[in-house]
Amino acid sequence: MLTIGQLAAYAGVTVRTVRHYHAKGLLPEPERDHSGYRRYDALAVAELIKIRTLAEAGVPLARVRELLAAGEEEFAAAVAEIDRRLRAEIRERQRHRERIAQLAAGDSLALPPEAVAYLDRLRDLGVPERMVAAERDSWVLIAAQQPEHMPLYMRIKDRQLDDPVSVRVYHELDAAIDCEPDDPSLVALVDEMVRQLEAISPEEWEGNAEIPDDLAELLDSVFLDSVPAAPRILALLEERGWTGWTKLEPLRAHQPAPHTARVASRSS
Amino acid sequence: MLTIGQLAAYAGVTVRTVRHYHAKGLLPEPERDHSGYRRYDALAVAELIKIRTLAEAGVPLARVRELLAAGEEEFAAAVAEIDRRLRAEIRERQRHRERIAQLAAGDSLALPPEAVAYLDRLRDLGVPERMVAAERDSWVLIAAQQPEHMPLYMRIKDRQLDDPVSVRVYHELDAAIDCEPDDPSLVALVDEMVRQLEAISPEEWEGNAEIPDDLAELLDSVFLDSVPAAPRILALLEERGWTGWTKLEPLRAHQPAPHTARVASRSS
DNA sequence: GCTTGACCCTGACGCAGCGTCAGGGTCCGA
DNA sequence: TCGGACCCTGACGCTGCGTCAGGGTCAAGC
Repeated sequence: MLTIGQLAAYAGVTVRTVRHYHAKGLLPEPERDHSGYRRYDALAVAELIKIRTLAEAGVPLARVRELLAAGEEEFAAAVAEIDRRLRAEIRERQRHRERIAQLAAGDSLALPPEAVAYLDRLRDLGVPERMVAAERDSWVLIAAQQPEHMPLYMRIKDRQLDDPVSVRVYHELDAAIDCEPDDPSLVALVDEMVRQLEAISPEEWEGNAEIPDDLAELLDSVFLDSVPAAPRILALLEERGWTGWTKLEPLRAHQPAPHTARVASRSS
Repeated sequence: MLTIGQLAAYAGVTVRTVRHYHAKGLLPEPERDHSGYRRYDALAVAELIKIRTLAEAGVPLARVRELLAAGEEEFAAAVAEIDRRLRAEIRERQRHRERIAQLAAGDSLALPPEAVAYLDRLRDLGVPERMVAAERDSWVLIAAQQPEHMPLYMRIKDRQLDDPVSVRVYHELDAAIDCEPDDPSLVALVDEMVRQLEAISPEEWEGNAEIPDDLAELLDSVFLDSVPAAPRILALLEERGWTGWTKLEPLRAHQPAPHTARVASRSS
């Protein structure tokens, strides 16, 4: 006959753990000796090891209790389920390894150097600081979610700046931030944007890694919340066959377009 | 500017989580607007994602706080450490997968069929139930720790029973359980045992998977605790050049022996 | 102007799976 | 008979949030 300490030692757990399992009804309370000590037989060791095997595999104790009482069939199904979970957890850790490796590799700043250079160039081109800050915030969000795509995005944006017309759009957008939704100058602004969009050749967008829809949605909502004229701008764009903002794309009905989405100049 | 809900959505966490990080000092409390709502900038998103990346990799929040304040060097060292832990956890899950697979494969009884058959044969040979029960308990412990070695152990034990002398030892051991330590019949018993041990050819033990030392130690201590004459028996065995009980082996000085340990007939 | 629903606020308790006292009693060897 | 290693119960502590409770706020629609 074993004491609780011996039982625990056999199974490689602490005495506290054994008592916890009694309290939770996982392991039946054994007989007591004349002075109230618990006394176990060898079968208790087998039971305890079985419980630990499940618990260490991450099965919640409440579930372990169910499984101990379950039939062979349910048990086998549960084991299959546990195995699935373990495999999923392994894959998860592997992803986490990659993620923290990226964390260490990046200088752990909010923006990669290309993005900083791009924002500096905006300032040099006379784009108002308010617009630059808005751009920065958007790119911070994108960089946080997709650091690996930033170099591509920045190459695209940088080339956009080679066209003086796009720079003018920034200034107009800046002015538009304070516009009432019915301001007539918005029409001219949107016309300009559309002209630019249509000038982009599909080849230029080859390999454009798409911004995920949910991210685009969030960025759009920031734009909508912070710029009073935003709904009007989007409406005018739709009239001209373009939908969305972060991820501007041609309306299908209007003009059959390449499948790739387009990264627009952004502001929030 | 973002509300707490938007911030949480960007980073893929709950609002509660963000507040928790404020309370724990992981994320600085931002400005409040006129009605007391928290207002965040985009940099907070980057910070929050960094925190989540670490937390999801299993870093305790208190440690995350340290790392956020740490220099590049310490951070890199910590990341290496985290990576080691993740790899260890992956290996751990792989072991757990094997363990639960065994759990499902075994009929989840305390003893495999070979062991049950062996115990039944003991009964058939007239070994007293008390001895059979003691044997069973020992094998339950061994089976719990080393299910994969049970077939081998049982083959060995089964062959032992082919020799009528070993059966007699069981009866004598049964009598010995109640003996006082100075009972003279113990001497004859031990002599018999030694004769048997020396009759075992080394080849018979080829591939004998060793019982781990700690398990043997525990089994020995059960024997010592439950049989008053145990210390005397062990002493007599040592006089004759054998040490241990669960894992009986020749004393080196006395007789240079094969390296393989020997599984003795056991009782507790 | 009023309601409705979706937000926001603080504070506090709940959960798993034990670790860790606290404040006792027990057992065993020297 | 003493000391140290066990055993007992009961209760609080820890992490990382989930989940009320009991409020205020804001925008939209009627």
